[in-house]
Amino acid sequence: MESKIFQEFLSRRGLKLTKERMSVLRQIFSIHGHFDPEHLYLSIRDSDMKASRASVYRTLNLLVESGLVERITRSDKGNVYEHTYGHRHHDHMICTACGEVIEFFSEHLEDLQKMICEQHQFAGTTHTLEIRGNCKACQKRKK
Amino acid sequence: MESKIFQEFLSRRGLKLTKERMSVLRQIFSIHGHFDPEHLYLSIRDSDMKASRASVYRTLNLLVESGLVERITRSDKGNVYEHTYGHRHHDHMICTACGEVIEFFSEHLEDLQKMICEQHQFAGTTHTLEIRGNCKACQKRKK
DNA sequence: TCTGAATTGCAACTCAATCTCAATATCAGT
DNA sequence: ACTGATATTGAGATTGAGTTGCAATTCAGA
Ligand SMILES: [Mn+2]
Ligand SMILES: [Mn+2]
Ligand SMILES: [Zn+2]
Ligand SMILES: [Zn+2]
Repeated sequence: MESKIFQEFLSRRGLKLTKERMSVLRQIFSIHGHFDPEHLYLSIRDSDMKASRASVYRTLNLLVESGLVERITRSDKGNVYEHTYGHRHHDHMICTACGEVIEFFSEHLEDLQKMICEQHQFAGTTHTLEIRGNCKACQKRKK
Repeated sequence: MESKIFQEFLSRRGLKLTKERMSVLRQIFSIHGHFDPEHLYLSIRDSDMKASRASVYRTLNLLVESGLVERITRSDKGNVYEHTYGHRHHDHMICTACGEVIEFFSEHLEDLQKMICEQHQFAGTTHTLEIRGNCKACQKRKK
């Protein structure tokens, strides 16, 4: 599972799976859904497995590099992440009125992107598709 | 053209098209391609049409709201923009090795996104699709 | 020309994220 | 178990893009 993968990723770079890194990994994979670094840090601080803010940020970057975690959004107010291991890839719709996030997946969309990459002889590895607009509830509320 | 549109956008909000705002608008539409706020500011400072850094940022936000300019990317090192008026909408592939940006457009992709929005009863207005990977040149260089 | 609202530039401020660095932990070789 | 080389940590300092407060200035309309 995820700690094994992280372990291997780290040793391949001459790094160690310390208890602080383990804390971050654990916490992230216990969270259902999206999270930001500050809340992640606070939830770790308030648990029994401690890690400093610096270590949380450092580990988060390592996890992104390892592919276990993805950065979903970068906003003025900071970044939002989610763990991807164990989840099917998906993209996001974000309501600019209430902030709601809708997750969606389309095989067709993925295939199409692959084709477009081929056309441009581009070796795509990851992508982020973010559709902004208004959710159903906010559409009604505006009328 | 663009100044007319901006003009109308501003007056609709009780704002004025001042010479500082005009400077920013002019400079942006004289740039071919992507730009960041700091370079925009510097190029304005070094031209004959002056505007402070604060005004540049403030105007940039107004231009985004008006739809004449889009924010393409938000990175650690700051945001990147491009003007959209006069250009067909397109998305971006970004080479994580050399930073090259490839612009592309697919009618099919756009249609598909519309369909997906409908399925989720989401009123999409804008989207950002960013495909990361390696450009042709960097693929060769790595071998 | 008078008046109120909008605008400007500067500097102070915000705040997520990174960095510095001394203390500490880890591990391989002896 | 001792030793040196390397990796890691946490606390606080620092960075830097972007925002904001505010006094002076511009502007449009009466
Ligand atoms: Mn998600
Ligand atoms: Mn572009
Ligand atoms: Zn909403
Ligand atoms: Zn490249």
